[in-house]
Amino acid sequence: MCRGIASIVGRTIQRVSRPPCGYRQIRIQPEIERLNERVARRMVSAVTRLGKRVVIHVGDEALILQPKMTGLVVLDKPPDGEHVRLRVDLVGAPPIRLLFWDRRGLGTVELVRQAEIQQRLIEGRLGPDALEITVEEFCQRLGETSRPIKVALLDQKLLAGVGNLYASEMLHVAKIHPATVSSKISRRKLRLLHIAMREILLMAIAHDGSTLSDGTYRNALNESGTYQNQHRVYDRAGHPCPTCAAGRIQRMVQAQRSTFYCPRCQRRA
DNA sequence: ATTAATGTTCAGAA
DNA sequence: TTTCTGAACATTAA
Repeated sequence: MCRGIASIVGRTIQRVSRPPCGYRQIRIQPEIERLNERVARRMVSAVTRLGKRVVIHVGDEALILQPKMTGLVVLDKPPDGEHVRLRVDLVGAPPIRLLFWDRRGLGTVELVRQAEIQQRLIEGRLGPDALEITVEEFCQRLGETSRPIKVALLDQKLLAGVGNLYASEMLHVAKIHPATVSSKISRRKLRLLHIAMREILLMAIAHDGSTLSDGTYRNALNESGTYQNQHRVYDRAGHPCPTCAAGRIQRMVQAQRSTFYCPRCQRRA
């Protein structure tokens, strides 16, 4: 998403608005009028990412978009006009329009002072980013929880950026059973998992993400991702394991969310 | 036609 | 303290 909207950097915001939409409004802080006062006529200096959040830097403020399950940050072309939750018009030729589209409406938008990002977001809420964290810190943090490894990976306070789909994928690459108690996993296996995590996330990003059966995910140009064609286990219950061919992919539920794995090559520690 | 499931996060309970 | 549960919402697959 960040890559797709990179062209707004250097542009000046004309105004932000909340288009009429037949659904309940998403949470936006501060309220839209106040938000508009604070960002209108200011320039976007950068677009960065904080775990799964998209951060748009404008002046000494940061507009933080949290897409959650079905949110998208796109330019001009939303999947449909019914679920556009926030519109950011940018000055220039041609004019560009940044849209926060969210079908379920679980996403949120908040504006915080640049200086407050550290304390408001990171401390106590977000761990190190999954693509920044060192092997040492990765092993250290996962070594300290007794939760199942799959559940721990989804805890954004431990590390930020791993979601449900990719957690299953990386555990399969590293050949770790999703229910294994995190602290009981060997140092060697955790190092393998760190590599698998980077591999999976970087590949998924390179392929523009995964558009699942509901067709929600789109890139900034309203095109489907292609990483779903590379899935090893996610949503593939019953299929043969891509690694060992003999095992069948199984689905189970952990922390009320689906986990997929191969019982044959992901043995418990 | 119901029900369960969904690339998520958070408050509040256990 | 850490971990678990349910809720927020709209849509689709079973």
